[in-house]
Amino acid sequence: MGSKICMNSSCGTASTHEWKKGWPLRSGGFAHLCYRCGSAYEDSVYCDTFHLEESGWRECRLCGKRLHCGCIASKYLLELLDYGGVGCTSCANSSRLHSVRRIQTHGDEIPNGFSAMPMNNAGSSSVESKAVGDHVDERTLAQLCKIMEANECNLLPQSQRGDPNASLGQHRGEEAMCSVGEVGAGFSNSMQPYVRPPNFAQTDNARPALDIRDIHDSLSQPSLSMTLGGPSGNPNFVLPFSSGLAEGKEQSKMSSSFQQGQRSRPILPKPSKNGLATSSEVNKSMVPQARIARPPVEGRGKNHLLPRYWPRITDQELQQLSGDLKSTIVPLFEKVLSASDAGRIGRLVLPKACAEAYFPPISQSEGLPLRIQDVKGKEWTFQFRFWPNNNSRMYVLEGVTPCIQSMQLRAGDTVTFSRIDPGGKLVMGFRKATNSDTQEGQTSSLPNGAHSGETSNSGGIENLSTVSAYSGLFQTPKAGKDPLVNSLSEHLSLADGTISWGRGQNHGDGANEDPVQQPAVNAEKKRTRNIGSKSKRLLMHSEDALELRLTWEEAQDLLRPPPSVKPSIVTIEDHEFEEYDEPPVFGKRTIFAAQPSGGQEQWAQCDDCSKWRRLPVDVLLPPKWTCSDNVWDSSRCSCSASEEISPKELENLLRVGRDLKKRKILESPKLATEREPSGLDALASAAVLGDKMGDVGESSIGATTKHPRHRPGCTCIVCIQPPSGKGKHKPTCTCNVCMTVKRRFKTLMLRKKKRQSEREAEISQKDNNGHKDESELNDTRLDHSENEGSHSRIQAEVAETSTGQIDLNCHPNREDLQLEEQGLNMMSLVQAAGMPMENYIKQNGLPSLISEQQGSLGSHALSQANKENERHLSDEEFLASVGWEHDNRSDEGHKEPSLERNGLQ
DNA sequence: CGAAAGCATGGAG
DNA sequence: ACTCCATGCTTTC
Repeated sequence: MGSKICMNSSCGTASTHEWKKGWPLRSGGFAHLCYRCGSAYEDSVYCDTFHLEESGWRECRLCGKRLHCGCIASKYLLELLDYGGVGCTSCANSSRLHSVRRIQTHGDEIPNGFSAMPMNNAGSSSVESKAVGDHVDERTLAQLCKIMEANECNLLPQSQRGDPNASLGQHRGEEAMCSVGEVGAGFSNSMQPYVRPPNFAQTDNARPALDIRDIHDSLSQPSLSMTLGGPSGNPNFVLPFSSGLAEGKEQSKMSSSFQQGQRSRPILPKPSKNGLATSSEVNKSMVPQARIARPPVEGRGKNHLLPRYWPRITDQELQQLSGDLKSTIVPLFEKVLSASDAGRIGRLVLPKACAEAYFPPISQSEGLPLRIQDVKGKEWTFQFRFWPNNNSRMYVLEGVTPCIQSMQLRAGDTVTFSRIDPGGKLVMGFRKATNSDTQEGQTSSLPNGAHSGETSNSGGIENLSTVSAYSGLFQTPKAGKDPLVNSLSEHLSLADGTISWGRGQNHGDGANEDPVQQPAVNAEKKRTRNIGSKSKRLLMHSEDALELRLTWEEAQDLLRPPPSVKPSIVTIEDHEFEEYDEPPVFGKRTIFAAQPSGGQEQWAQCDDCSKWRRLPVDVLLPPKWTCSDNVWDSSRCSCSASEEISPKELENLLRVGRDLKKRKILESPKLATEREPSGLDALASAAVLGDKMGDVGESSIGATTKHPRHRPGCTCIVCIQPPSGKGKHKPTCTCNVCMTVKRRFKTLMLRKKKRQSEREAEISQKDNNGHKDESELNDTRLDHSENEGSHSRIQAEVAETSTGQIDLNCHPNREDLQLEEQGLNMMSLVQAAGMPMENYIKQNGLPSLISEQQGSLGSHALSQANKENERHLSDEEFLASVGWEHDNRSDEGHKEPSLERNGLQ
């Protein structure tokens, strides 16, 4: 049997439903009423052209073209032909359409009190009349009336049609007449909640609300209807049914891809009894489905909606819903809540095109009250209005705060607007932003027992929350069109770029000019645009994003240089790059700790028994590692062997990792919002870390995490340098480190010379500046014997070196701020290390510190200040800083251990 | 004075 | 150049 087709071009419903029995016909029998739009036919309208499967798929019997009934692209399959037939747009077959006749308007068939209603149908009949007679049982009558009323204005019995102006005010007369289903129906100026009349027949001045549940109570099968067009009884408001999707290549393309996508998508599990899948069901069996933005159904206006507002409900969610609701859910549009949308003002800015396409037309700025149900079935009344704006309009929904709060939505979450057909009732769903704090509550927040004890209004809506649940759970990072997901993806890639690879270099250059960092800032700015671009707007620096960043960074931590492969180090403009012929490999994460004897050791956890095993410091483990792989300790190469480390020691060991992560989280906002940490920041971090590490003695974590690939065995220029106090390089040493250092030194000297000559040239031109420059030259040499290492002193000195001038205000907007932070960090560093600043300065010397950091700790980005400072270092200082023999320093060779030591003392 | 309402502004596409 | 829209600012209540 073919499906039944409504040939009302504004409806086009195809289903397997039994249609409603209508009024008696003079020719005998009863009218057959489309269950959805109420269009009347003399006979059932069967169409054998298409086979309608239970699953909702529809297949052309001739060409095999398949579409889902709920698919808005069904227009491409089903075409209402002028002569009243239905054809497949693919093969143009229409021959098997049963010949039917829409009921003509015959005066004696129109029950008293009903007015004839012209249809825009291109079919055989031009005028449709929904008539009610004594022969029709009351229930059918009521449903019919509801359906008709819901779909077409002015179709109420005149005796029962109240004066809209009386309740809505004169200036809203237009809108008041534009009741389509629940849209605009029953509103009053005072925004009193709409009270559905208990009985249609008793209604005097209020219009009966279309109740989806009522309709479907009498329907034995789920609706598999297809919407092709909307009723057009009211010239001012045409429901945005799809009709005319054939226009435009873009939509055609979307349709095509949509079909393909459907074929390959996994089928969702059947929801549990109440129509909701439990979270475990969802988690277990739901395969993430691509969240494809649906081309919107067509509403008023010719403007295409921006894709960002396209509803992204998946087809299966839609299918599920349609089945659950026994009606057709028509996703209209969605919007990511901005800060102001979710704020206390309670105004939700509606995309103009969406508002004009899917909401009732309003001519007055005051607009009209709009009743929208939320996912919990609660009905809200918002004021739908607009503000004049630049010869245009700005549409808003006012009074949304309670609803937003009810749904626990925040900026960044998405609200969805859908329509339930038949009836055109607006429904507001939502989708939580991925990984938002309340994400876990998504499923649990779903109403339980959706159908129990609720009013009839709630049934379908609660199922709509299924959409939300699914939608939330279906969020995948690949949902490329989701702004937030995109933002996270961006974040991810940024983390990759700025943290990992940026840090991976031994020498950064100017934090403020970091070419990697800069795009990060831009992208960050761009990313936040979605929910606010101004400073006071809510930033999306959620902890989740930070967590993601860190997690990615941690992932970088697992990247190891390919085994037995030494990088070639290339220096490009003083930036040294490790180059590997092979990509890095993933390794098991281990913890490095210091042995009591002074050396280092590595600890790894067995993947099977979770015991920790001590390993040589220089081994790299595969991602999966068990005790049986412990070839280094025959006594502990089995999971049965006891753990070597005591619980207390283990706790200390693990705490290092926790502290590290904690510290990263604390650092991250600064990373994200300002810049990569300067050398001093990193130094401070190292000091803090070192303080923590004091619990377990010297750990290599501080020496390895700044550059994730610096692991024992790493042969980069940093790691091959000797640790503190050991193995100083002779001036004649020609090792890689020394050669690099010499090369750098040479470059620095050249720069210095050049700079000096430039300065001299300036001096010759500007006599007045001569003295200043001279003093600058002197001042920029830091006197290590000086015990004036106060905070301000440090700032001043660094500032001088950063700008080449004494004036601290020379770069008020940049360096000063930065330096102030550096100074603060220095303070925190010293405090954390429990070491007097003056001793600190005395022992290490600021220039040395700075230059050391640009070598490794501040490996990703060297601040401009540091860079400049480097230029002013004396030869001796520079040599000292990089580890050549120098009297008062014993740890210059390897920077990180040096820092560790500083921090730990 | 605070909240709400209405309008203006400016960034982004 | 234009439109959209997020949100700030001003006015009104």
